[in-house]
Amino acid sequence: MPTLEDVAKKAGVSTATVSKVLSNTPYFTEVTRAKVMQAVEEIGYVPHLAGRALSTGKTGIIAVVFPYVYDSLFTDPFVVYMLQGVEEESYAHGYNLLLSTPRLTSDGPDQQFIQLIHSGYLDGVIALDNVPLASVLEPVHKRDIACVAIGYHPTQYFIRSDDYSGGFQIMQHMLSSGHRRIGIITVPDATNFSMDHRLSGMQAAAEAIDLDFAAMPKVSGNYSIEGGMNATRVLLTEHPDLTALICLNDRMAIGAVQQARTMNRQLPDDLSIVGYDDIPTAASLVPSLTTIDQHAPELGRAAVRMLLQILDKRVVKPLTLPVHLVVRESTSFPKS
Amino acid sequence: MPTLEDVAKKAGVSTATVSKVLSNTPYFTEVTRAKVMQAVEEIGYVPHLAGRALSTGKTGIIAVVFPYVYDSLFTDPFVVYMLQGVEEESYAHGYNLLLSTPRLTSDGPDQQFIQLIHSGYLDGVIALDNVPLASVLEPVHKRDIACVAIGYHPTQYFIRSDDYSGGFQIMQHMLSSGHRRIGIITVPDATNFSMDHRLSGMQAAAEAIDLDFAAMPKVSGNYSIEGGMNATRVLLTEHPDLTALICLNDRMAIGAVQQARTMNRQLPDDLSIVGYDDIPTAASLVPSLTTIDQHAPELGRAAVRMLLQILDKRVVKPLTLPVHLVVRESTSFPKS
DNA sequence: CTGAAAGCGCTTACAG
DNA sequence: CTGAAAGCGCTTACAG
Repeated sequence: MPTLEDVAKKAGVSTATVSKVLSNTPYFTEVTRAKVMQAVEEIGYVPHLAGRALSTGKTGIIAVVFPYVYDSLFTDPFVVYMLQGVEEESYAHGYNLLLSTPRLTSDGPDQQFIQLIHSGYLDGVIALDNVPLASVLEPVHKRDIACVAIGYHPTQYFIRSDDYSGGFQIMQHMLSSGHRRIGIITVPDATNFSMDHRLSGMQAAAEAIDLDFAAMPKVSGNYSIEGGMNATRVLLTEHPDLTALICLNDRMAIGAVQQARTMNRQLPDDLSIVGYDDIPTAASLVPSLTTIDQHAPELGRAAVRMLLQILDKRVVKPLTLPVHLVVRESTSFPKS
Repeated sequence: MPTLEDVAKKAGVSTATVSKVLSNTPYFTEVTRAKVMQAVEEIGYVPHLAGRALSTGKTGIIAVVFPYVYDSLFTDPFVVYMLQGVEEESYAHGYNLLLSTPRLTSDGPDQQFIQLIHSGYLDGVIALDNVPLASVLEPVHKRDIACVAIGYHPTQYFIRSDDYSGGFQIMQHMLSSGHRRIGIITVPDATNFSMDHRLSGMQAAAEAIDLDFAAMPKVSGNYSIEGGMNATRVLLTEHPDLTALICLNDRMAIGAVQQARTMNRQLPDDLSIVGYDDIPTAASLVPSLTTIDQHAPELGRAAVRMLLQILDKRVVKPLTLPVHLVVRESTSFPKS
């Protein structure tokens, strides 16, 4: 593998000159520049990043940190969708992406992650940090690495989705369509902060018209399609008069749609179902799913942009991104 | 950030000694070892990887390369599922994972990818290399980086899934169930080698009982759920007497199930539908999907194991992993 | 059993 | 406008 020195020899200049020409410093003769560039070309020189990293302290690597607790990265289309945004924006700025999936315990992330953070490999970190269990940020802050969290753990720089508003909008949509007997498919308590905010938003919308939110039947669907099916079976069995089901994510809503059909409900006439996230599948479900669009890729992109600004020493403010209700075929006025 | 030298000073030994103690070289007094370890502990020393990389040439980073052509990584649950296996096995061996998604053209991968390959950052590469357009491997081989391809491009080390057998099994399953009027939902020609092998397997199974494979109606579903819906509409409209639909992947099968229901077919009584991949959703679909289990995570894990063996200078042979038919509720004997 | 020193490939004040 | 030299943090023959 050719080095700077090889290029320097070939071009008949010093390594310092090559280095500076390559980093586009001004003050060089056209002649020198040309000589260097030609040598680079002929030799097929590409800078050795470890060498550069050692002298500059910059690696050009961003780590995306997705704690492994609930298999979120690989199981949740929403997370993958967000990762897509992270990838796009990093790629556009020439950064490489390291995928880190620390195993989380109540003591914090595992040793391997700690090592990575301290290794000097990373210019910055983008962390999904919504799990109450433990924050992935503690070691990151300790080492003082530039970091943007997507989530609710308290930290200086973060991107959040307006979960409260999303919850509010979706409940309001149901209520204004005339639904009053509404079941809610939730997640296990204290597993994800954003879910709590969605519930608060729903509660506010219900109470705005003096409805007792606490009285609405709720069953945990544990995030998954199967969980959504089970929760729906329970809800519709115990409360056959429900006219609407609100699910805290799209996957559970997909399960709800399937289960409701199995129980011979006409959708949306007998039962309206809404999800949350607007994962790609939501639109191609039959009936297509009314849901909250969190703009997952944009969350990822915004996080990268914020991180780059921090690395640039620019002034940065945390961001809460708006969400939008997407009305599709799975909801209507109650017919019964 | 503390360095080797800080540790050496604190322990009252040379940096060479610290380095060797840390890399577990024998021939050290218990006393020395203890002194060093204590200093490491107290200071909270973690090796700087760029420094180590520069002197050893090893970085501890593996790149997973998923060409971006058809958005495969982020759109295809099968690919994510495989990535999960790659991650597990890399993590287990202490390697970090770099996610590289080169943009592919017929000229080859983009410049940024080439740079990465030449950067000295990577100990090895695992590449998804099934796209006929161009191989991602050419620059990798040029730079002589250890590499395992998951796919059909010709290369020394590869992992393949036995697509031929999968195609054979699935067709045989349909035929032995008594189906003869079978429609096939394919993908656009020449977009993925493994699909060609599945089709060959199907053809062989059909011809084994003297059925004319070429005569079976085929429509491209373009990989997606929506594509599967459209293809199904076309097939069932033009050939209302079909009793079975074979889909080249699960996503299209999911679309097929939805569309068939929309067209008032009872599943599986009026129509049997099979997919391919056994993505996580396949089992929780209603009706649950008969499909070919490719053991996606195991493909990923096997690729990492093979890569580590290559890095270890061990003798390695390419591998074709078996697949298994998973019979679920979406198929039965033809009732009509 | 331990250490001095060179070297991995780059960049960056500093001097000229 | 260009170059000599030090230094980034580690490892590894080599010597003792």
